[in-house]
Amino acid sequence: MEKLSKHEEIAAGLIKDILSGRYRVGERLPSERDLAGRFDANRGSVREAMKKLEQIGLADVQPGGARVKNKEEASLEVIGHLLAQDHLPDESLIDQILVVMSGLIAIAAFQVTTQGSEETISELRELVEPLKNKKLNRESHTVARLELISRFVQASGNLPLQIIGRALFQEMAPNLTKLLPHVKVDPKAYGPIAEQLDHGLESRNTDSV
Amino acid sequence: MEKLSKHEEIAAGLIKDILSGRYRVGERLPSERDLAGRFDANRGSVREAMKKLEQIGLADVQPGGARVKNKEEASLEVIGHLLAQDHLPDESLIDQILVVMSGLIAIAAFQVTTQGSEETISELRELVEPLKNKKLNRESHTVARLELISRFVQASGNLPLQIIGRALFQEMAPNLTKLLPHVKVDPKAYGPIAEQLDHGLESRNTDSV
DNA sequence: CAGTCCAAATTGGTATGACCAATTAGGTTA
DNA sequence: TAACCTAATTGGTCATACCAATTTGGACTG
Repeated sequence: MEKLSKHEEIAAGLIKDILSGRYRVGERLPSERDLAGRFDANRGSVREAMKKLEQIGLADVQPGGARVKNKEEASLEVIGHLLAQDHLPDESLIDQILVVMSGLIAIAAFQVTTQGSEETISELRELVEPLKNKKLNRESHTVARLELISRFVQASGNLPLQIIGRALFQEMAPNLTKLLPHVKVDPKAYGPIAEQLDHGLESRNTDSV
Repeated sequence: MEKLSKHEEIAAGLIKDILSGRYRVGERLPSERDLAGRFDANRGSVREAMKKLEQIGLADVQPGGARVKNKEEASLEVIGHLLAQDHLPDESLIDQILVVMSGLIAIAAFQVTTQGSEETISELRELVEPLKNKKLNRESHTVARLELISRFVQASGNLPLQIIGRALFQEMAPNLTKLLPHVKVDPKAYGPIAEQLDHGLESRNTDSV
């Protein structure tokens, strides 16, 4: 664990408290002066932490006080913090992430097959190759598949997609172990899919991809 | 235009400069003390602005100096700032956004049809109804479709999806006028699609949705 | 007793000025 | 020329103060 600067430490503490439900939505957070005392820090540092909370979208800070907002109004960064919690507030969260991931690769695949250069296509096909191997264990197979998805997204040339994909991966990366048990893909059954993907890329057939 | 607080003003200025290419990727930004002088502000205020830049992902600030990062490593919020620029750096950006949006509704539709309650389904079907009307003009038809997408995403119960959708809509909202000309959907041809969507929801047929 | 209104306390926003630690830059030396 | 060391620069934190907006609580009014 790398050393956290003061304001990062404060922000982390507040985020944890909020996501664990210690403060309810709409409720007022302690004042900056209170928090400064509680965290044994200067008010300026607390302010920087609050700035981060506001930017993440977890709090709405204005003269009179800072109020907790809905998770739905936050940014993707909350996903990472939620995953980092000891106790997942919503057990289906991981499945939700996986659904979104599969959707993202669908978009990326569409963009790549319709607009990708020959070069990127052949690069991606190389990544598909190892996935045809049915003897990979679940973990390495999943990791390889995630890597493939990531490359697809980056190769899509679609900035919003790249940003979203990058953010999601960044949030998931530190919590891969929690995520693996939810993956239901069977490496053995994936062979034909990889074949189809490979051929689809070769012939630029959007449907089969 | 609402009044901006000092740090918001500074952040807006810096973001504009960065996205317009005034500072190249990897280049060092002026020091906080310099910026304080340039914007006639206190260093604390500049610091809060830098905190925002860092959070958006446009800059990497550490002792020694703050450096500009790649747009691809930023957060979705840059999309809004890019759209707000007078001169779009990438003309295809809007089309990219639309592609992602269509992908999002596909995911949302999947989640809703497989896990949505009867109540949410019937609510959504009510929103589909007006889209069957072929006589709507392009603008109102597009707005209605966006509203439908938004509702689908919110009804999906998928937190990451809700966050992404919400963020995208938020960034697009102030720039709808720039976006409309890129929409290629013909209201006349959309009738059958709306019908299919309606029936698909009724019978919970994922494919037709 | 309920509702309104006003003043005081609270809270965020900004400003000065200062010191530390990490990084960078420049000159020095091998 | 390259390695090295020192001094200047820069971000990180702190203490303090004042202003403006909001909130709060009690007095006043119906």
